[in-house]
Amino acid sequence: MVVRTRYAPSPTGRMHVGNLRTALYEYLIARHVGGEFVLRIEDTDQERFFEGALDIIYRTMEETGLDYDEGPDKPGDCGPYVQSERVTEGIYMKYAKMLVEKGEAYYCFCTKERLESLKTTVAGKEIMLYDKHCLHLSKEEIQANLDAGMPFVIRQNIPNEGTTSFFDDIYGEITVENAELDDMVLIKSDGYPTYNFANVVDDHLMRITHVVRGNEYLSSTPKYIRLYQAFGWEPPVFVHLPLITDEEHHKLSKRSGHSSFEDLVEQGFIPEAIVNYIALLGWSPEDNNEIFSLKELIEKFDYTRINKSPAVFDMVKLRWMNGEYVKTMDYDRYKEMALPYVKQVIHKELDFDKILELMKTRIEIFPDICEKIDFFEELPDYDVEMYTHKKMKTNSENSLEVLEELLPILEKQEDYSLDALRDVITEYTVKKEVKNGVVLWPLRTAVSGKQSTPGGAFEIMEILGKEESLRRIRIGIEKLKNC
RNA sequence: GGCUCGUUGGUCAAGUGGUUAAGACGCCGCCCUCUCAAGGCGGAAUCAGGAGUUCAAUUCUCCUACGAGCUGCCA
Repeated sequence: MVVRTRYAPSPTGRMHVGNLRTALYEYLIARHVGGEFVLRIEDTDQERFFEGALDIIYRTMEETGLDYDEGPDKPGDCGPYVQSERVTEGIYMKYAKMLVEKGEAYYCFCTKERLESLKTTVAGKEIMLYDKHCLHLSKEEIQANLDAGMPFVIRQNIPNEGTTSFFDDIYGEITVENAELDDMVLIKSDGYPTYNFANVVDDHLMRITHVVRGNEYLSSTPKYIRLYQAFGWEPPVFVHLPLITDEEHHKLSKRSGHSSFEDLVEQGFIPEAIVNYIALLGWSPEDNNEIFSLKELIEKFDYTRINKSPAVFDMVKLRWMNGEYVKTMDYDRYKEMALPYVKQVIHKELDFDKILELMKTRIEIFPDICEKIDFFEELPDYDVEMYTHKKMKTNSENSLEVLEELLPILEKQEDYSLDALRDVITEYTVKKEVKNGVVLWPLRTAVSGKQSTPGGAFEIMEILGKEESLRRIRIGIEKLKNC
């Protein structure tokens, strides 16, 4: 039997990294064994739906490379793939009524007020267990209510005795008392199915073999199992995933800012790095590798190695991983992604390629570029103290001496390429019989005005060019003379 | 409150009835070096606690603690 998984997001906003990881694992489980991956839109909550959400889903799937075989925009034989369209076709109501026929579900006409009165507060939390009030309505009463146009919901009928068990491929066997299970709503009063019901019906109809979802559904899965049993359907394999949390070990929230895929991309992260990183949140390969392309993940992904405990989303490690991707990225793509940041701070005519080359091993995310290259644009107003460096054995006296001696040499020098500069300056250093640092520390300080820079004096001078380099050296000489 | 799940360094994690308990990020140090990176080398740091089973428990069982999730006409 062909493995089929599905990603079933609700179009309510940006895609959370938790949801994205679920999508990723669903994709990998299917692809690893040559199975099929389906995208289904669960828009049964009309209140939370918002317009652009669908586009976000399509775009995210596209950018992360999670291609699906069937979905709203990829017709298959299980359509439609949008639940609101399936509502229109009457699919859920039909199955709900089947359950009513079997006595596995029932009409409920309880008002909001009555439901409200069922609520009790325990330990500061409001809880409500439906009392099966409407289960005992007679056929005639139900028909009368229906004829009168009374609003209704359809509830699942779960007995108060016995237990329900299921086997989860990650968490093992789980059993709960039926009495703990509420008679959940299957069809809402607006005629839409609840997530719980639509999920079971669609997973069955779409021949989903592996239901992969977050841990938060683990404790309600017995209700689903009862639904499968009520229909007489074979339940799928369940794969519940450990939660992803923030540093405080709480479920990632939309407010934390770094938690959606789009937010991360906006912050300068590379889609592949994000995918790579989240793949490792809750799963690890057999070997010790950590850098995987999507293709390699498909190859390596053995879902039985998913672990049970929640994982903290660590921005620091994501940044590191992004840096690894930057370092190995081919230059053209790197340039395309990085250049905008260079242009943000540099408005002069400089060799952007040379600057970009310097940055490639020095950044983790693209915005890091900005603060590292500002000195190319303009020489900062630095402190003369910077010329004094104990380890380099430099101070304001010998720095001044070096710069003054170097100035005429550099004025004469026409070729400001890296190698030429190195040759001429090394020649000076050798003749003077001093360490490189004695010459290069003051030089670098003068041309950059910074304590630390990407690249050294040669690289910086090559990029700045003769005129600007000399101008900066003269400024350095002035500073040193006046101290 | 009830139910369900979880607990290996700060974080991601491997692993097993007997191991010096991998590896990665981060941190610290050293090397390289004109600075910063990159790269190389090294270091500190972990089996939540308590009983039990056993010759032996991080590993198996139970209890406790802690954490999380669910307890919606949200998904």
